[in-house]
Amino acid sequence: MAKHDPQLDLLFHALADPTRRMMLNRLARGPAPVTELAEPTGFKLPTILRHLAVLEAAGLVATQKDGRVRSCAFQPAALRPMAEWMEEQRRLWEGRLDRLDDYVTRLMKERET
Amino acid sequence: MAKHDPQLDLLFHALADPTRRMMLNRLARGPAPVTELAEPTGFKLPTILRHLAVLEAAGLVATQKDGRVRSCAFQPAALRPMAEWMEEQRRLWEGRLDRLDDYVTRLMKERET
DNA sequence: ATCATGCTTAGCCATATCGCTAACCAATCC
DNA sequence: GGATTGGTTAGCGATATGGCTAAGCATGAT
Repeated sequence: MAKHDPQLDLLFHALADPTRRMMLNRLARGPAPVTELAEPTGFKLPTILRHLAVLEAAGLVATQKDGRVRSCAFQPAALRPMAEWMEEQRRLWEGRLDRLDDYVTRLMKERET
Repeated sequence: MAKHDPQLDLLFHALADPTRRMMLNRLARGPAPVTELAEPTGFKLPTILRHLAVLEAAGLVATQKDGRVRSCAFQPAALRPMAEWMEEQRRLWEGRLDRLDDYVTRLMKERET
């Protein structure tokens, strides 16, 4: 368990914006150039480009230029740290229940004696 | 599929901060008063209180006052929308692979003729 | 060569975020 | 009552975020 994982900062922060989630949603269906990515959002290109930079920083999207077109591709593997974090919380939470369970068990044993 | 789910904004934003994740991590082990929550972070109470407000806004933590002590409790159910969002991306992504698969299959059939 | 297209960079503005201190309740405790 | 403890509110300063316009650059089409 990392004490302070900057990767998670980037990941969660990237996903905290509806525009960026919309872009990801589009990319999950397949690669797309920047312009096509921008179109449904109604925002101007520079704005979209900055969002794209955030997504890239989080590793969620990889891009490359073919001629003058930049193609963007979703990187599903980038979601893993998030899934792992969730799993850790679940483990802790259930650990808590287990301990509570132990406590109850102990209480009942004491009552039996 | 919601077009713009503000709940996800709150959720992801709440999780995008290491201090807030540390607080959640503590709470996943069981409820705690504000002061105990603040201690390991090294931050002052007002700061922690604001982080706590963000966690509450996201539904991740519920609090109540007993006397002068405010007890904070982790609300694991709040993570569900996030899990569902992840699941949706996965579905989209695998849908894409399926279509790619169809494409390959079609190509091979055409080659057979 | 010229023009249109697609992206890119620089920089502005408004707002939000994150830390703090200072001051202020409200419930114990002596 | 008076002090202490736990929390709360108000407000400040530095920085980050999210939108924009204007201008630049590189490639593809004519």
